Amino acid sequence: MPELPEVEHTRTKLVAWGLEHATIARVTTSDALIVKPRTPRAFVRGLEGRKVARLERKGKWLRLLLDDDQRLFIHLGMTGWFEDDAEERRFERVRFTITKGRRTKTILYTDSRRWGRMVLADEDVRAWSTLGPDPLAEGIDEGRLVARLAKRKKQSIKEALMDQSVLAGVGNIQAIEALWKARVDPRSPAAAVDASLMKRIASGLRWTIERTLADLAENEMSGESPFRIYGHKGEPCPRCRVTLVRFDLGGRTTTMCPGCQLPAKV
DNA sequence: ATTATTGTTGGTAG
DNA sequence: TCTACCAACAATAA
Repeated sequence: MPELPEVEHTRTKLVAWGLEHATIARVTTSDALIVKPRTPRAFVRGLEGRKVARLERKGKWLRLLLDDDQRLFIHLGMTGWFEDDAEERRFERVRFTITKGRRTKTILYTDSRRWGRMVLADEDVRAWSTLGPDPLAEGIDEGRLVARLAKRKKQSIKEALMDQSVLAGVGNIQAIEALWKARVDPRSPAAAVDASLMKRIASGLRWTIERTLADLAENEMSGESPFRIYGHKGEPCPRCRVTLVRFDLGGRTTTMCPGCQLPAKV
């Protein structure tokens, strides 16, 4: 379930389970797609016995710094999820046993669709080092963003927000919710968004990220959808009551309110 | 059977 | 190097 808020929530969970400063005693996997090195045995061998020095997040990626200077990069793909001390799960792909002093804990990774990745490397992978600023950790510099998007005359503002090198961690849902909050038509050309509009979008992003995070802390995915318009096509806009519509934009389904989300003009 | 899915990457072309 | 576009990846749930 991974956009920035879900991944941040995952990091919080992993920290709460004591992964930081713990020793990875045992790793079990047979999944040669998710794991890299592709040979599960090599992956396991590289991890077992290592101590986790630090657990970081940037955008939708997690980075574990290990005591031998290797790094484990984790991306949850579309359906990746961590649980602790759980029984064998239907879509279980990787299982870690960690120890800290006398305490032992099991952390398992499930991923039905198998788009998640766990990459063990001795330096930063491209996907990590090309990430733009993280809106939650580093804040949003509206002026820099406007300048960055000035040449994107064909690309929509929504696609631009989802470009991980522009902002790290914004995905389909957070982009939809933020643009609704900012009252901006997601199809507006990125280059047409000026500083004052970008301010509204930035505050929309902060708003949806904080809300989603708070909902995760409270409900851990159960309960009803915390989203205001994502997944609500055909229902009235919570703000202006006009019926919400859904369409394809750059290959991703997009929900918007045709009543109160206005196009940015060049 | 059909449709939709909260993501990234690698290729091509300009 | 940057922008733009597209197909591919895998496997489910409704």
